Amino acid sequence: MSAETATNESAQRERIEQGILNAAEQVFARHGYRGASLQAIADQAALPKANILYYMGSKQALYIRLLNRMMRRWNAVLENITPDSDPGQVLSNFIRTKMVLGQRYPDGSKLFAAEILAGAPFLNEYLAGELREWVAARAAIIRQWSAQGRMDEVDPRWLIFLIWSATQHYTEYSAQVTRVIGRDALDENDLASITRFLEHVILKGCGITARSTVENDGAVDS
Amino acid sequence: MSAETATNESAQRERIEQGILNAAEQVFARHGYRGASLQAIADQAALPKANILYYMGSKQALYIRLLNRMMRRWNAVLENITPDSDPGQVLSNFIRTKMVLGQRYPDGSKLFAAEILAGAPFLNEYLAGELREWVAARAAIIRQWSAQGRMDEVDPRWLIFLIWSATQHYTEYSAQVTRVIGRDALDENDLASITRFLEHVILKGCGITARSTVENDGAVDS
DNA sequence: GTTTGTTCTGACCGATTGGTCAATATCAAC
DNA sequence: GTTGATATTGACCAATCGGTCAGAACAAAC
Repeated sequence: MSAETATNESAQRERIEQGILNAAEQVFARHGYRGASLQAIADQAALPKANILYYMGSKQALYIRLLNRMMRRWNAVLENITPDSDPGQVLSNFIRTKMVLGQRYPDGSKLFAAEILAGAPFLNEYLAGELREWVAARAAIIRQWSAQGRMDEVDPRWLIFLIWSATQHYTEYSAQVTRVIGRDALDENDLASITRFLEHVILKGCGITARSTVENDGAVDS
Repeated sequence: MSAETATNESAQRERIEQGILNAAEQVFARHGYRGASLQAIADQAALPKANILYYMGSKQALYIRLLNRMMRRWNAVLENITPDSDPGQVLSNFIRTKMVLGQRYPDGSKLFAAEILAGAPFLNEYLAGELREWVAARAAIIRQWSAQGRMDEVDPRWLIFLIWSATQHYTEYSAQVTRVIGRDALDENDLASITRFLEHVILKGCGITARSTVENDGAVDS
C-alpha cells in the first residue's frame, strides 16, 4: 500500500502512518507547504515531532507522499470513455464523480489547490505529462462528438476546466460558500441541488438535450 | 488613498508603499499568510527587511492592507443591476468583468484564494456580512427573472458561484492550465476564446437565448 | 550652521523552523 | 533471559522567523 517502502509493514505501523498522513494533509491544506510546520502536524497527530520525522523522513518526503496519494484517488475519474459513449451520460457522470471526490477528500483537494497556487513546484512533471495526456485524450473524443453533431462545437479543454473549477469550488472555497449562504456546512440537500444545477446548465449549455432514458448507470454515489 | 493614515503623504512615500504592497502581494499569493516571510517580501521589493516594517508596521497589518486593497477592486462588479435589466447582458457582462479582473490582478486574486483555503480567518466578517448581502441582493433579482420566465428556474446562488469559480480558475490555477495546454501563458486569443465559451454555455444553460441586438454596452474590456 | 523631524538600516532579541542523535523502551525470536 | 531489531522521544543544532531599537543619514526651516 505504501508508496516507497516495499511490502509487509505491520498493521500497527500502517495505522500510525495513516494517522500522520491525515494530520499532515489537514495542516498542509490550510497553510501550504511553507506555511505548515512539523510541530503543527505533530500536534494534530498527537505525536512527538521527532516521531513524525522517524516515520516520514523529512517534510518534503511527507508532502510528496500526500501529493501521490491524492493523485491516485483521481485515477478512476472518467476512465472508460469512448467515441461511442453518450455525451450526456459521460459529462453527467464526470460532474457527479468530481463532486463526490471533492466531498470525500476535502483536505487532499485543498492541498492540491495550495500546491498549484504556489506555482506547482512539485507537480510540474505530472501536470505537463500524465495530466496533459489525460486531457488531450478526452478532448479528442469530445471533439468527435461535436463533429458528429451530438453536441455544440465548444473547445473541449475549456469544458473540462469548467467542470473541474465548478465542482472543486465547493470544496476549496467551502469557507467562502458556507459564510455567504449563512450555514455551517453544506448538507446532502445542498450538494444534490448543486449537482443538479451543474448538470442542467452544463449539459444544456453544450447543446446536449436527449440524455438516454437510463437515468444514471455508473455514477459514483456518496 | 492609503488605508489607515489620514491624508497627504508625499508622492515618494506613496511610490515606496505601492512597491512594497506589490512585492508582498506576490509572496503572499504564492505561499499564503504563514508561508510568506518578511525577508522574502523585502528581497522581492529590493529593500531591507527593517524598512518593510517601518512602512507597514507588522506582517499582519501589511496583509490586511492587501486584503482591503483587493476588496476595493471588486466593488465595481455587477453594481447596477435591476429587475428590468436584460439577464443575458448582465450575465455576459458579469463573466467578462470577472475574467478581466482576474487577469488584471492575478496576485491579488491568488492571495484571496489562499486566504479562503486557510479558512478565511481575516475575512470572516466580510464574507458573512458585506459579501453575503451582495449575493442575496443579486440572487433576489435573478429569481425575479426566472419567475418572469426570462430564464430557467435555477438557484441563483449556485449560478453566481459557477461564474466566480469558472472565471477565477484561469487566474488561480494558471500554473495548471498553462502546463496542461502546453503553453507558457494564456494569450489574448485564449482569453477571448474562454470568455466566449463561458458566455455560450452559461447563458444557453440558463435558458437565455435572445440577448438584445446590442452586442455589448457597458462591458469592461482589456 | 544649527535645529527638528522624517527616513533608513545594521545589529540584535527571543521564539520557532526543519532536522539530528543518543539514549531509552518495546518486542518477538530463540 | 538474552539478543537484535524496531520504536520512541527529549535534548540539542544552526538557520530563520517577526519584531525592536539605537543611531546614522537626510531633508527643509530658521
